[in-house]
Amino acid sequence: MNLCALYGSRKPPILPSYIFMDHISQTEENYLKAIFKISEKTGSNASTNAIAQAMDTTAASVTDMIKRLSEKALINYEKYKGATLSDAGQKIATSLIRKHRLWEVFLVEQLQFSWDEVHEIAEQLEHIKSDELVRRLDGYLAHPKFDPHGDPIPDADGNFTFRKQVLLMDLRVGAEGIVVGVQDTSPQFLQYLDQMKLVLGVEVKLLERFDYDESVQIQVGQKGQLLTLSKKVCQNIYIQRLTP
Amino acid sequence: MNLCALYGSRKPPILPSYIFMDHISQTEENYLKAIFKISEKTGSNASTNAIAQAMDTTAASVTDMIKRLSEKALINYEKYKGATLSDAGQKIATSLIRKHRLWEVFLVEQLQFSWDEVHEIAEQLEHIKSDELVRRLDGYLAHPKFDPHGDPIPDADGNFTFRKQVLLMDLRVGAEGIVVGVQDTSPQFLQYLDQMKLVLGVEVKLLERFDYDESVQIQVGQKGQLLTLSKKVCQNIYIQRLTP
DNA sequence: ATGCAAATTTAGGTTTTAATAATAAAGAAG
DNA sequence: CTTCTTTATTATTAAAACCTAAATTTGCAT
Repeated sequence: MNLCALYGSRKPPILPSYIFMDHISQTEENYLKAIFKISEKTGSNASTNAIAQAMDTTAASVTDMIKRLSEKALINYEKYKGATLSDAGQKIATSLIRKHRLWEVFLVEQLQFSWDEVHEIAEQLEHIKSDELVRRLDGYLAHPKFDPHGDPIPDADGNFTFRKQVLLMDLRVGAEGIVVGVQDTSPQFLQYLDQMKLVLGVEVKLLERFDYDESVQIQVGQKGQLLTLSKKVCQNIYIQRLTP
Repeated sequence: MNLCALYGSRKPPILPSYIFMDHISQTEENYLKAIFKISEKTGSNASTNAIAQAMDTTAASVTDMIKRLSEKALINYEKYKGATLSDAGQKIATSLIRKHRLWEVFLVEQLQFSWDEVHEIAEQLEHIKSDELVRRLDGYLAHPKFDPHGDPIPDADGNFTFRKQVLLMDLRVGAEGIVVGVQDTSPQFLQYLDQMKLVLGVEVKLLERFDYDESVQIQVGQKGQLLTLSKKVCQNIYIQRLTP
């Protein structure tokens, strides 16, 4: 969320505002998504500060918005205790994530975008409102279960397919596995992976671990070349184990 | 634009607002599109009232917005004289129409929507900001020149492909032609046409004209069945002549 | 236990968009 | 050329989403 963030339209009270209680603005949607992600990551309530950081805004603005979301019963909120999503809020957040990831699949598989270019565009497309569109897009793409970064796409009811995956950092020496996802989705990191030919689906084997700086040496593919990866890189690549 | 119109986000002054002079909100975009369409239809300046009607808002709100668009040099405006688009405004308006119609082609041809369902969704999709996306979508759809309603899709520079077409009402008795477009794109009208099997590309021949109520009898297809159409219907169907 | 720093909320103000009501200008009709 | 109607403009108010600065609350450390 930067200076180029979208200014949107506001269509206001011809009728008294309580009629619009069920309308959710794009900004409100983005807050719900942020709260979802923070709760998911930390496993508990999303604090005001954490939300402010995620939304690139001030804590005061967040408190303001949190009150309105709470009035609309989209979140559960107690002063000074942070926020969690209500069932209604959860539904909206997972729907946004579903749309975001489906559009990413479309952009990469159909329009040939590379995986580091699609996030910003999907950030806009996720706000398009049409259940029928999402249903048809899902069918058009043959009901994908994972997006181009390996993240699971929730179904229409908000259920995620989980995959037992570990960080490359947590593999033992000698273990083999398949690259199935990334933790960091910044273009910088994704471009680095592309250069190293570490794309989704590729097989890797951990050859050696250097205690000095916690870097590791891996082999890419069956008879592929050797690579040395830093600790930071290993913390951001998800692997599905092939050996125990 | 009705009660369900989108409320959007506003991302404001980290930096002083004159930095954002080049940013155009969705509402501003919609105004530009409305002015374009009114100017196109009437052939002259778009009046405040005409814009208010098109945007489903009040004349006062329009005056307000017109001032801002004028300050941003997107329209030419003199008090009490209505508005016309500047070059910059024209560019934005045609870009919106281009995006709208490309997305309509995508929705109908790829996602199998019917032509009466796509307008509202395209109305949202046209605001997605990414030149690269538009370029790739255009290529993906094989550079279509007309949308599912037969309206021309402007190229990246805003140039329209024109087609010499006449209203069905203006055909002479005995004349033959192909249905290439519609004037009225309301779902009601499009569904009526679907029922009558009057889809784009179908061949029609005008058999008789009844002066009493200005209705006509036509033949659909080479050996197709006969139809009687009201004056109102004939005013809303575009035909490409096959006979002079 | 209490005292201080960090986190959070309140208070008061701005900007964008649009609504209402009241005023002013333009154009038509006598 | 004045009056009337239509059209357009100003003025004021409202709501959403944000800000800064000041006041609170919480939690942890001594």
